Parts: sequence; structure tokens; C-alpha cells
Amino acid sequence: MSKLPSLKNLSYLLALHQHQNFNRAAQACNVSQSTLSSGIQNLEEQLGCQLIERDHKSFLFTGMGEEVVEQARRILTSTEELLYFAQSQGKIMEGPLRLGCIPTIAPFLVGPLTKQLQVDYPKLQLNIREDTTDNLLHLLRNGELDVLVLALPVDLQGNQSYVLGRDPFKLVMHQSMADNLHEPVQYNQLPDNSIFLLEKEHCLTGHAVAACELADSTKINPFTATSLHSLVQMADARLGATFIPQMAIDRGILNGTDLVALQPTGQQASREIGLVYRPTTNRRQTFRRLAEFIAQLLPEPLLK
Amino acid sequence: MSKLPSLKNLSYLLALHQHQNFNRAAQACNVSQSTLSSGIQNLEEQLGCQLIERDHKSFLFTGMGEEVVEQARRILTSTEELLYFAQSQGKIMEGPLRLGCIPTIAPFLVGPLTKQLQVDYPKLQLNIREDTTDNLLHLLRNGELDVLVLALPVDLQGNQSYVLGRDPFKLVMHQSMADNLHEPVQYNQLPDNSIFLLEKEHCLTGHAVAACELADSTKINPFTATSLHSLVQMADARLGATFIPQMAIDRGILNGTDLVALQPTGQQASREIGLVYRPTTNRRQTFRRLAEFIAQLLPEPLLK
DNA sequence: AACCTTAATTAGTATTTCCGATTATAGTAA
DNA sequence: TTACTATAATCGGAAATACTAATTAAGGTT
Repeated sequence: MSKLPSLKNLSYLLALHQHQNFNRAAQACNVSQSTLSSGIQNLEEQLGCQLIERDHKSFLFTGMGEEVVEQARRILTSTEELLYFAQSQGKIMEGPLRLGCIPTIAPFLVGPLTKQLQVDYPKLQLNIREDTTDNLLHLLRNGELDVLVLALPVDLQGNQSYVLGRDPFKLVMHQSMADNLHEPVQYNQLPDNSIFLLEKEHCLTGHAVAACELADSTKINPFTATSLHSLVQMADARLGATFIPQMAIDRGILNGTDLVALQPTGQQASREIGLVYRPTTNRRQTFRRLAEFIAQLLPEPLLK
Repeated sequence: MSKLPSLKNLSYLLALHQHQNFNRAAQACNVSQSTLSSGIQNLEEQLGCQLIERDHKSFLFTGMGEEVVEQARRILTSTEELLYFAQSQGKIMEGPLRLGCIPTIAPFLVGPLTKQLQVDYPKLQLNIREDTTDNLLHLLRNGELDVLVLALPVDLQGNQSYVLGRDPFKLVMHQSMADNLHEPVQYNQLPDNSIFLLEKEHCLTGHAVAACELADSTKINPFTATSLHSLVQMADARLGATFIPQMAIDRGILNGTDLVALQPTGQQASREIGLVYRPTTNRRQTFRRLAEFIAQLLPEPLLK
């Protein structure tokens, strides 16, 4: 059996991949350029394959090199987690925690969450990143985030999750449009192009359409918004109706508008909120506790 | 940020855990006892916590030590996989492949599988281990196996799977017992205690009962068998009926008996066969190919 | 042509890792 | 008691390795 590559050399490779430059990568690793250079060569020899194509002046990662980078990242992440785990034994709610959250949840969750965490677990340093589901999953895989709050169902790509609770959808429109409607609202009572949704990058769009059984796409206006706040503005301007999650309404997104929230059609007109983490994590206890904590902040908690 | 523990020291810890003796562990690692001893101490210092309790003459892993062993195993497995992956680039169907299979599948799959693999991929060294679902999943987690063939559904414990196909259940009994029955067989036509099953360790028992909708447990004889071949013997001795998967029948398990195979009740009276692998694997291509390959050997392939 | 940037190479130095021998301790046999 | 065995820790020196600074080589820029 050949010798295993060293973590050090793997980290050199990662740095090189990140900086795409030997000198800057070496600086980032606090070693000289020659050290990093020979480290990479060493690695190539041990692995028995070329990782970067050299071109005298510049270089390019080979396909193989990219693959190795991916896997090396996972290995280093696991090792860092092991180190962190051992060093902070017994203190599951202390230290840094990097949480990712989608834009249709974050603005309505982060406030109460950080506030309450500060009280219950003052030593927990919560670091929040807001991004789309796809990007967050990518950051989770790469070890740049520890845990995500997503709307389910979604392809977890091998990750694991706790279901935290449900967040009902409401059909929101100007009160002048709601007079002759009764709940649950049948969509055929609405004019064509009268329902506004978010850009397709937001999973809320798909979830709302599915959960509220909005089969008739002629009702959907092709113009898309980039945030729930925009949607609210548009509805308040009497452009049409839209779906808004209960969480956002509870946090007062409709305050100061003339909008009303009606019950839409749909057996279970709601989305599920879940906490997602790597299957290889060693912080399940932390995530479990956090899950119970967040669940209590949701309109319909399912956990504990 | 503190320095990462070295893979070497982690492997020393694993060896010590396995052999529970410094000298033997050191031998297994091809290093001296002093090297291993100081390696472990080094590790404890880096991780900032005690991994083993020393007792002058002997020692004991602490709870923390056991945890670290678990995680170290994963890290080392990943690294070995990375090494193997790089060294055998492009040759997805070559080299060693350690496959685990449950006892109610193995005897009927392994023969044709190895025979056909030998023809199509002669450089693949298939290594087969037969054990219960639980044990196989444990070995998969520990990196002692690469891939499993299991009957689904089963708690995959964070692993991933390809569904290969279905394997129908047949109700097997002596032909003299089958005369006044018609298919699909209603179980109330059978006497109490007349259905024999395997020990509960075998997932086949649960799968058969569920798939064949055998709700009335008074029909089940409390005496359990340890293999399908025993069940066949018992049925042939006119002790009662039993469920046998089609795979086994196709491979001639009923040859030389006076047994008949009848269609049992049940919407879909069959079990699913799946190929299970770690979510962190880098051999998906290999497993995919293998999955397609095995699927073709099943009674009802679902793949490709 | 002179100069800058880039990565590889080289040779010498510093650090780390490893081993063999020894020590310390406890259990066991004479 | 007194050897004897087995265990893990410790220590000093040797071997392996990792690292650096300086240099080289080659392409791009002024």
C-alpha cells in the first residue's frame, strides 16, 4: 500500500486552487513559494497522476486535479471538524456556527433567532449567510458553512436534515380586490396574469405553486420579483395577488399596507422548513438543539 | 487556528484501538512502540483532550477517544479512497472491490455475478462478504466494505443507493397442500401456524410479511429457520408453507423437491434490491456500472 | 533591450520523526 | 522475598523531511 498524501500537501493544493497563483497561495499558507511548489509535485508523485498542467508561465488544473481538490476539501473539512470537536468537547452551544439561510426565510427568522440565542446561549457566535438553495448547498459541501435553514422538499444531495415545522402560504392582495372572494380562494375567480411570483431561483415559487395547487399557469404574471418585499409592494399597488409565507406576515411584512391575507386552495398550503447538515458531521447534538430552538420560532413547529 | 492532527497519528490511534496494545499496534503500523506512544501523546496534545486513560500497566479509551476514533476512521477512509481514486484514474472497473451482500441474496447472486464479471471486467477483483444488513452497514461506515447489495426499504443511515430491481415473493408449499388453493392465495385458507419464516435478523422476514400483506400473525409458526434452504427443507417435509424470493427459485432452490410456488396476496408482493454506498464515495461511476450490471441478473430489473 | 512576473530548481538549514535503549510499574512464578 | 515477564513512558541521537533564500528559465511588458 502506497503512502497516504499528507494533509499539509492537500491544503497546499487547495490554496493553489483558490488563489490560482503559487506565490499568493504560498503566502496564504505561510510558506515559501518553493515549499508549496515542491509540495504539489510531491502530491502528484504520491497520487501517481498529473494534477496541474504547467505552461512555463502559467498553469491549469487538470480534470483529475479538480476532482482531487473536491475530495481534499472534504478531507480537510472533516479533519478541521475533528479538531474543533475535540477542542470544544462538551460545549455544544459555544463557539462559531456558520449558518446559511434562504432569502425568503432569513429576514423573518434571523432577528428573533439571534436575539433569543443571545439570551439562551450567549457564547454561541452565529454567523449567517443568505443565499439561494443551490449556492448554500454548495457552500455546505465545501465546508464553508456548517448548517442550513432551507424550505423543503429539495434535493439534499446526500445531506441530512431535521424537519423543523411548517410555514403556511397566504394569498395576499389589496383589500379592494378581496371583497367578492371567499376562502379558500378558487383561482378561477382571479383574472389572468394576476398572480405575481418571485424569480425562479427562489424555491418559494415552486413550493407555493405546488402546495397551493395552482395548476392554471395562465393566472401567473410572467413578470417576476426579486424579494418578498417587492411582491408586497406590487400587491399593494393593486397590480395583482401573490403568495406570502405566514412567517413573513407574522413579522409584519404587511404592516402599513392595505393588503389582506386569504387562505389559498390546497390540501396543505404550506412549505416545510428544515435544518440541513452534512451526513459526516460531528455536531449533531448542536444541530439538534438548534433545530428545536428554531422550530419554536416557526408558525407551526413540528419538532419537540 | 491550531495545527491539524496528522493522518499518521490518527492511524496510530486507530491501530491502538483495534489491537488494544501498544506493541502489537506499533507492529501493525511498522513503527516502534515508542513512536506510536509519542504519536498518541502528540495527538492528545494537539486535540487538547485526553483520548486514553492510562493505568500504569494498561489503558482504556475515554468516551472522547472512542469518538475521535470514529471520526478518524472516516477521515482515513476518505484519504485512502482519494489515493486509490487518483492512482486508478480512468479504470473504473479494475482493481479490488469489496462488496457486502445479505444471506438471502448472496447465494443466488454471487455465482452468476462473479462468472459474468470475470468475462466483462476480468481485472475487477470482487471480494464478497455475506452478513446481516446491520453488520454490513457498519462495515460500510467503517470503510471495510465499498458497496452493499441489500433488500430495501431499510434505514440507510445516511448512505445512498441505486435501486436495481424487484424480486417477487412466492408462497412455496408442498404440492399436496396446494390442491384446493387458487391464486393469489388468501391466507385464511391456510391453517394456523402453517407459515414458516426466517429469524428476525433477516430483513426478508419483515419485507415478506409487509409485501405480501400477511396481517394475521396467527398463521405464522413461531419456529424460525436460519436460511432459505432450511425453509425449503421444512416445506418439503410438509411442515407448512413459506415465502421464497423469485431469485432463489430461478437459481433452482426448489429443484429435487415436491414444492410448488404460488402467487401470494399483496399489491406488489416483492422486495426491492438496492446497491448501497457511502455518500462521500468517489467511485460513483464504478457503482453505477456495477448497478446496471447486477440489475440485469435480477428477476425484474429497474435500472437502465 | 531592459524589466517584471511567474514557476521550477538547487543547496544548505531547520525541524520533525523515528528508533533503540532504558526506565518505571505491575503482575506472576519460583 | 526474589527473579522474570509484560507493559507503556522517556530520552538521546540518527535519519528523514520540510523549509527557505537565492537562482534560473521563460514569457510578457514597457
